[in-house]
Amino acid sequence: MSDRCNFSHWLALEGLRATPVRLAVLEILGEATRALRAQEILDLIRTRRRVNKVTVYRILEDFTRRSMVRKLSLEGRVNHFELACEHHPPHPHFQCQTCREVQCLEPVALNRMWTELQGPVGNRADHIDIKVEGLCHKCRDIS
Amino acid sequence: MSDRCNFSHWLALEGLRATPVRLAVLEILGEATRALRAQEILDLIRTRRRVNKVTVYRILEDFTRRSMVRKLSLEGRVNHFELACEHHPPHPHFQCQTCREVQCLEPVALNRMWTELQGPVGNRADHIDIKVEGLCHKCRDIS
DNA sequence: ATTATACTTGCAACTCAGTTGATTTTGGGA
DNA sequence: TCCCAAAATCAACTGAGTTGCAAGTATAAT
Ligand SMILES: [Mn+2]
Ligand SMILES: [Mn+2]
Ligand SMILES: [Zn+2]
Ligand SMILES: [Zn+2]
Repeated sequence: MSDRCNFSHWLALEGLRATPVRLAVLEILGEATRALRAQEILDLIRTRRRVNKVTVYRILEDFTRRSMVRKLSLEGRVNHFELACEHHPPHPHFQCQTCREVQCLEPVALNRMWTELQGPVGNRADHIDIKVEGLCHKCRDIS
Repeated sequence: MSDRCNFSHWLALEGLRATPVRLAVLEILGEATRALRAQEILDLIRTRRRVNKVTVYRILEDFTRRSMVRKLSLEGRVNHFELACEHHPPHPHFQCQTCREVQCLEPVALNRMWTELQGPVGNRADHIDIKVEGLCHKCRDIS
């Protein structure tokens, strides 16, 4: 992830300038151990520099279109974002129904599920999203 | 689903009055062949009677808390709802990335994946949500 | 070096699904 | 019939995300 990815180089490959805000977004996502909401990313950037929320939303949208980050629709109306570099392959997520925290799980072999999950003949499946809901170990200890 | 479920009886079991709006929500979801957005449910009820959107949102929220319907966070900021009666077991969904239409897929055996999907030791997994994204057969024919 | 151009950021106003609190209506029981 | 809790309504609000446009900044052209 962050140690192994050269973000400036990655942006150049995508034909994007390595601006401070873009680099900050990638660095924050690279250091994160879980998917972050746009507001969290915004808050983290603002510990370093002044930035408008629209800029961050536009950068995240742009990165998502380019498949540089994945946008996760885990619940309700708030999206989560995570790095989609080569060192961060797609994986399932766990969300605690009590504290709403999101954990990244290990990638699992999905090939065997692929064909039976296409649905009606003619559908082309591009991506499988798996979300597990339950009670995380921390909340379990409390109750 | 709708033919086999007695909605008035179901509401009574939950200690809820069988009001026209509640029955309309259940009937509409029972007749639907895909998960519906709150706005779609609202529009369908309004072909029959006058109703306020808050009523529908509160009914859907209540039904979700009682596990009478499932709320799906398929994308962005709009939730989808589907009946969670005994004849409508949990199942994966397919969403077309072009037309955004949602299809319900057949339930698949998940027991095998259950344990490896719990994540860190101590987590308790209650539910697995699977969403497949891709291009539906209708959009595929067009392009 | 200066200008032109495209890219990037900022600002304000907006959208819209969903929520809140207060008020009014309804319907089954005393 | 009257009462009261449950249910529905209304207006106003929330907040994540979006839009249009102006202003700033880096890169390319002259
Ligand atoms: Mn993740
Ligand atoms: Mn479904
Ligand atoms: Zn938790
Ligand atoms: Zn389609």
